[in-house]
Amino acid sequence: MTDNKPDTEKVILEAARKVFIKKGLDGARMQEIADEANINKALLHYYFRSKEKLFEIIFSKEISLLFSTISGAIVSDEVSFENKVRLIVNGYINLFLKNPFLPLFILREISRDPENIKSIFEKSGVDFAFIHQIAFVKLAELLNVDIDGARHFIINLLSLCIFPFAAKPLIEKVLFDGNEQEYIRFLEERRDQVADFMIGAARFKQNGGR
Amino acid sequence: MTDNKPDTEKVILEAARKVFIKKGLDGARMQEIADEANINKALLHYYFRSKEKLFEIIFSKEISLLFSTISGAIVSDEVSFENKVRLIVNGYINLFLKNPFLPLFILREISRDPENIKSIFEKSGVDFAFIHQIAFVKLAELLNVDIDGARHFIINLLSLCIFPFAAKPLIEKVLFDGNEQEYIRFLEERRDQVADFMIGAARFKQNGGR
DNA sequence: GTCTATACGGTGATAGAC
DNA sequence: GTCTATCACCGTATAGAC
Repeated sequence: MTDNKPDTEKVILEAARKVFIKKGLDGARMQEIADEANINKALLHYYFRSKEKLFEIIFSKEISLLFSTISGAIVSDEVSFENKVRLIVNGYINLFLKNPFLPLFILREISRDPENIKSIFEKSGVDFAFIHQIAFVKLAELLNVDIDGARHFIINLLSLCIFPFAAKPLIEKVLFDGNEQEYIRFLEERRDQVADFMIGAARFKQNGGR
Repeated sequence: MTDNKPDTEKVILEAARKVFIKKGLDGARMQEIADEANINKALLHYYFRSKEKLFEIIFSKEISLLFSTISGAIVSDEVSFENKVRLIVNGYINLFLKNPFLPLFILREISRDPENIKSIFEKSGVDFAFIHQIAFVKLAELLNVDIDGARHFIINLLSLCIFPFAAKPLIEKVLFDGNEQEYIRFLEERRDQVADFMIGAARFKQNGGR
């Protein structure tokens, strides 16, 4: 009763997610996904016509996951600016601690086919206009800076959360002598580090610098 | 006389660099490299036995380029801490403005084969022990922080320089409405932005925060 | 729905003429 | 050194039995 009803479709989707996120569209093999799901290649095509179709389902889901984290936090009223920042940072770092390959996956695949961003976003239910106009303008107001200032802020915030995971193998090797546990410990500690850093920078700016 | 002596080997290397950096090892096609170099596939194999051999040459060269930028700046005496930071930030952002696909290329390929980092580094002439011990300890001294503090600092610095290029297509679309010129203008302005940001943060820390 | 067997196209690599 | 032609393999996708 515990291992019953395997629900092939879900098993395939989980296997595909795992393989695609780690290897990307180009690097992934249908055979590997089939093995991961303990089925054969033919079944993959039975459920999801083609490799690309399967990929798009995974990709748009993950995109949607990423954007809900940030837009939800920015818009939520009744939350102080400081706590918004902590919400976003914690949300992302927690998410990436669970899915270390996710950041690079998104960056890699968007770069592979940049033209498709808009259509992928629509498929994921991410509201483009909303992000660009509502959430973003709101951020600028909160920070009391111009549009470029808000851009710098959000890019800085994302950089500090995402890059340490996108470069995980490199940083782990160079700065942590290959010790993964040490790096994970460091990344957990980093949640507060980054939030403090960004909040401090915002205050610094609002006080006119220096 | 101006277009003479094409020097096939160099032409191939330039073409391979262009294609590999944009598409990665998995995404690149030997045919595409041949087309880019205006020769045929057979000649690629004549000069460089295999796709992987050709790739490794390109990859290790780019790795070496990246590390020389940072380690050179950190070690150079007679340069104030503040100017070291500006050297690094300017070095990287200038490099990436010229090679926008370079950051993602490095991240992607290291993630594809993390075990190879050490051997690639040796091939590139990057001195591993040097980075880890000399340059890094020196940084901690300069900042007057512990080892984790130095790690955060260097990771923050790299994040702010590298991520905006690794995520270029996404940021360009979402925050700049697809206008590449606007984003490039923003990135040029960002050289001082990032340097000021990091220097400010270091001072803030040294003054005990708050 | 799930399997095995196979078709089909593309890609890295080689053979051999010039 | 450079080319054309071709091989050998691998990966996606389909056919067809059960």
